[in-house]
Amino acid sequence: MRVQVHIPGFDVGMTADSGQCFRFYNVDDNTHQLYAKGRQLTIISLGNDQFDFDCSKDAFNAHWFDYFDLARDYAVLGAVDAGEDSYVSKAIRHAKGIRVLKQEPFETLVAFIISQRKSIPAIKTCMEKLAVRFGQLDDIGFYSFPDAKALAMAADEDLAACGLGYRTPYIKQTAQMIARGELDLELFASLPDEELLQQLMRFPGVGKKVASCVMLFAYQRMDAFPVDVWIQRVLETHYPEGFPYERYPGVLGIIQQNLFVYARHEAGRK
DNA sequence: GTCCAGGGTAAGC
DNA sequence: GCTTACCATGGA
Repeated sequence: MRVQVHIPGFDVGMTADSGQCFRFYNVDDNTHQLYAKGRQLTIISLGNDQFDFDCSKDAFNAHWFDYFDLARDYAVLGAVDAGEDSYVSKAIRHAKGIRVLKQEPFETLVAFIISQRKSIPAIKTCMEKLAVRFGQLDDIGFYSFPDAKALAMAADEDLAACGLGYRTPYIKQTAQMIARGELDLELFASLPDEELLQQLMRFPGVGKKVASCVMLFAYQRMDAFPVDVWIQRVLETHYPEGFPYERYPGVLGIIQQNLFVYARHEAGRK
């Protein structure tokens, strides 16, 4: 089954490669494969903002509409008044086409606990190894990402074999807290931003940066502004007097993502 | 071989 | 409150 969708300005490849998700692959220039929400999706970019999703209309409405944040008009970014803020303007222009995904909270939490002091390719390797070792294999040969129970009862050596290094106990304990019902990621969705931040930081290995990434990439908190080494560099180099956060309410997180991709692009890292 | 990666923690002030 | 040493691994 296939669904053809019109998504203005959407760039699948740039989104897949933007460092917010880690099981979204380039097959060729116009074909991308995504593994998320316990299923596989192939997207073909047809040109003229048309996209072919290999799923049913029901599946599209139930899963992928929200996942790709399709209710939001990203054209508003082009109309953002950046004033004298030329670096943000350039970042928005360059990273046009990226959408901020609404990913699964548990998978996103695990991914960004792993992300500390790791490169994006290394994170992808870890996530794939976790899926193959602890996920469920479906009839078309694809592994889902494991749930909290599966990781909670995993042996430390099996987790470590996925390349987690010193983060192994972070992942194990986080999975156990969730499997036990000590903290409920579903309930987190109703919390206001500041409270959500505090709750996420109760997990071991989660500080402000990782929590901000989970807020932005799983809970659609568009004012979250994760500061990693790249954003830190941008702030030091281009905003020595301070970043004008108040100028971008409601789209701050999207702008952060654009800055991240643009800064890496400028440095020759795609 | 060297350097760095979407940082967090605990110990020390 | 604020610095600092240390953390395990893989990709470039």
